[in-house]
Amino acid sequence: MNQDLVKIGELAKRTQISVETLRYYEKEKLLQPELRTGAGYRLYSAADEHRLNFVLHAKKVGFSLAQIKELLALRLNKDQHSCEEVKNYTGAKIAEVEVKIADLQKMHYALSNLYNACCGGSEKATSCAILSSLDDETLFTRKAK
Amino acid sequence: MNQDLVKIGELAKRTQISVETLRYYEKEKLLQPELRTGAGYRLYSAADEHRLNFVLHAKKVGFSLAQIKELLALRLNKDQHSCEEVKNYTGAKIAEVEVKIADLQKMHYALSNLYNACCGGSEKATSCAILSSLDDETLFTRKAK
DNA sequence: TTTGACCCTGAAGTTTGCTTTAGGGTTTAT
DNA sequence: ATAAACCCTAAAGCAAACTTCAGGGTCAAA
Repeated sequence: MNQDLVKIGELAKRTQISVETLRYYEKEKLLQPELRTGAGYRLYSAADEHRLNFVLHAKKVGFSLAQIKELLALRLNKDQHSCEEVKNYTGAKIAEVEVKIADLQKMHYALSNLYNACCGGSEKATSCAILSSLDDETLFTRKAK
Repeated sequence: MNQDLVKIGELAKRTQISVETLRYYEKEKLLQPELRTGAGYRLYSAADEHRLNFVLHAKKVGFSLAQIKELLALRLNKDQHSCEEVKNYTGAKIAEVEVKIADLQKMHYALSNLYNACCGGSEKATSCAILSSLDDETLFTRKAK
């Protein structure tokens, strides 16, 4: 009957987050459920679930809920005022994402160095720290922006 | 004389964070200054600055201070007990970093779509939202882990 | 028809990561 | 030798992102 709407407990189980967090996200206007039953139960659609997944992934890579809300609001629409505004904001976010990717790649490199230097067993380990593998390459050196 | 030690204000200026945050990181054992002057002034070395940059970058990509402390503690050392432990932890962190990178690449793709769909001027914008560019590809769909 | 597994709201509490406040010492230029 | 620009500690305060609590409704199965 109801195409594929799920109650809050089911969505929570699917996305591995708590029911309380879902209600909190609603209060914070990050995720409004598609509709409510007569009794007031929240019903979420597949689109709601996609939106939630976007939120969770964005959060994992360091965006705040406020930033995520802005990202979710991003839409080109002739009815909405400035296409130019959207283009500027999007361009800035793309740059931000690129910096994050570069940082993660450096961290990946450093961790791989450490991983490979390790015998895996319990003897003869080369003494090595994550920071020395970083320092060697002068990675993560912040130039005044 | 003192090779290249700097006081807290100078390090703060270089790394664009506040003096108070630096003192807070010390209290949290994320960054102990190389030494102190007779008067108790903190003096930071170049290695301290590298360590700090690592902290700041890791923070930017979504690691908590507690996780960063663990990462900084990572070192292979024959004196320390389990090389195997380090290898396991490092392997897990590498996987985590790879997931973050993949997430960011999807976000980059979505933002680029939005950016390109935009005329940049003030008319004729194709109606488009960040979520639709994501949904189209069914990106960010969380499979129960 | 009642019991157990769900769902609701509103408000208070918690943790993390800082920032601010209060009250001082130290250094350096004038 | 004094004022401006720095530095110190300890403790309180704050915003973000949840979590817990208190007190109730709803619904399907036994």
